Amino acid sequence: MRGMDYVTSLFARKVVAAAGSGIDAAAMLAQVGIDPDAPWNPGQMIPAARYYAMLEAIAGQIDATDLPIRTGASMRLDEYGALGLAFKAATTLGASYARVERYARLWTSVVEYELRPTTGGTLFILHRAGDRHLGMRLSNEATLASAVSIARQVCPVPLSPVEVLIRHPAPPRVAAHEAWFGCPVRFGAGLDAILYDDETLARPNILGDEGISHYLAAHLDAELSELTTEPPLVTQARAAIAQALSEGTPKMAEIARGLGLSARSFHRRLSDHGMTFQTLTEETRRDLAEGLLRDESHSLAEIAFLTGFSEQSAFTRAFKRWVGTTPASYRKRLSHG
Amino acid sequence: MRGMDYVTSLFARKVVAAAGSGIDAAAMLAQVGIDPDAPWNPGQMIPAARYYAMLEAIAGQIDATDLPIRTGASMRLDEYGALGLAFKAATTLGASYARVERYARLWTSVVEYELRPTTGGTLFILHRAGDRHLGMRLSNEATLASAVSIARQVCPVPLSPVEVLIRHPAPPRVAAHEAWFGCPVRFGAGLDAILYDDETLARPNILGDEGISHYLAAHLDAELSELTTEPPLVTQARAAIAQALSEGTPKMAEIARGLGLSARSFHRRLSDHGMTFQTLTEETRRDLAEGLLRDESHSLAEIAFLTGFSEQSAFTRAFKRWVGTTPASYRKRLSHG
DNA sequence: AGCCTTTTGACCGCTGCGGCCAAGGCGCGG
DNA sequence: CCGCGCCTTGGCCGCAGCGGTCAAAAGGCT
Repeated sequence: MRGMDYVTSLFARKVVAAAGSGIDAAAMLAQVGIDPDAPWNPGQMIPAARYYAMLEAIAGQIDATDLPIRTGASMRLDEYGALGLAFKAATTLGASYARVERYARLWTSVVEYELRPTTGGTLFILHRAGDRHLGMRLSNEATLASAVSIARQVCPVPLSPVEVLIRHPAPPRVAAHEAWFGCPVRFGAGLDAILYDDETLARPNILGDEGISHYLAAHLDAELSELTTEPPLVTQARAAIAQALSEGTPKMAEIARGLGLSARSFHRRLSDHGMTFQTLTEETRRDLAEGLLRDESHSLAEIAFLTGFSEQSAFTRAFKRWVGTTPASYRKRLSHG
Repeated sequence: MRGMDYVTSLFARKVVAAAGSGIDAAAMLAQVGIDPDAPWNPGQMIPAARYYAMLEAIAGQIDATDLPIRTGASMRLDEYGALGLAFKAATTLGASYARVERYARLWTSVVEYELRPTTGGTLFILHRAGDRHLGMRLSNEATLASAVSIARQVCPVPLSPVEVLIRHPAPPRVAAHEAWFGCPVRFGAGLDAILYDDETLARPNILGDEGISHYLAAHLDAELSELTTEPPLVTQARAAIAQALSEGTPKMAEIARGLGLSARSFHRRLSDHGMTFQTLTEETRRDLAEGLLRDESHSLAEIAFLTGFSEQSAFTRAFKRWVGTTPASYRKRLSHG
């Protein structure tokens, strides 16, 4: 998933639910690769382009003006995994948003968030590159609404921003937007952002706790560090190894050649990063296995094959050591949240 | 630290602080291997026998009757690391104690805890093997007091047990015990335990949260699974490798022979566990490095040597990849909590 | 252009990994 | 007791990774 334009399937499911009975829900979910009858898989990612297309298809069937607001309103912190927990446990609302600013990149490369002090308070800015066609417009509105929705879940008193700024032109009606946000919503602004006054951001969260917050941040920092310190060459090698694993364990020389290096030079580069090719191969196998287990269309035998194990039993044993449970058990746990 | 009789240095520091000015604090801490002038190292473990001896030495200098109570009263949940966080985030007090029952073994092999339903409520039992000489008696009282102390930190209302049971005979005075626990304290009982009524154990904790609790439990479960599913042979191999690393990377055949196996059979055993010798060696190196970094008497150069790296720079690179920060930075972070 | 430093790539000894096969040990049934 | 089947063990070996060595190539600076 790294480096590719994916978003979490959570938004797709929520949008379809918020759209109500005016659309064919099953067809919409199938359009983005979600099995409508399967239990929800929290880790499933879907291509961003397909998500935008689905939003546009929904807008073609029903009046979607208020859809982003209803979608955002339905978001729950516990549906955001570790980031949601970190948001909840942060000591103040401002610290919560700082968590999003720092760690959202662990989940998606499509958007980035920024906290920016300004006159009258602090802006929580949503950066999303690309053309502002209808799908992305709806998606941006939903994202801003969800950012306020989760804030309301950690705040001990009713909460509204000072103002919401949206870059694209206004839809036909904005009454629902302003009613829900509880503040003016300015379309055609220079950026997509929520403006909070600093008193609001300094308010302690209901479940804020320094110890838990620190623990969660340490774990997220470790993941982030891996993402940001890894040389591009190593990342490319991971992708090449993952691609080659279905044909058995790739040889270092093959991977090196694919990257334009001799085996010895490739070896040196890995060593500079404190790593060996065998370790890289094993990590890649593990990551690939965990990812494939989230995608329920692959059988366990198929995953063993795709991860380059000559026997399913060897895959089971390795996976059990990595994660602590068997692949089947792990998948069962994923399905039931 | 695995499999050896160690306890956390936290208790030693707290006992010395609770003992007040009647003892030579620096000498007592030095007796168990704690540098009195260094910042506190939360991960430092000390031999249990030494801890008991220190308690007895303190009792030889001051009246230690109330010392366990004062020690227990000073314990803070945030000083218990991940277990303290899990205790705090559990949804009820009973679930908090269930966390201790399940995960305490990750920290020490000296004691075990058990929740046992009985008439009038549920017993939280402390199991500690060995002779009940004075050091252990004081330690048991302090442990029970701390178990109540941390419960009082998650409970929204004042909390007392129904009764406290202690196996060893009563000290000269028990008034401070009963005043502090807020219930009868029965010495000479059949076991060491706290009796709570079930209504108390069902009470929601102040910061109880299902999502956070589940996340913390999952992480602790992964650690526990590693501890409980690892074959003894693999554990022994780890110890042998750690021992041999200061002489450079040990060869598989040497380690195998030390365990009474041929290299091929040893290799098979590892494979049955889903592991290779190289992976085992690397994990051992990492564990050893992290442990040695907690012990401030070793320089970074020395740790690189003890973990079998031919150059400190190679150690730094590998450590950075493992943990996300340099060894020096990691140590600095440990010192400042 | 010359010089110095760094990087590259070929080579190679050592060791781990895993397949293969024969020998030995154990348990069970006749 | 003996024969048979199954499982474990250990030796052997081909392949590939790991890391040291050295000469050649590349890059940077004056």
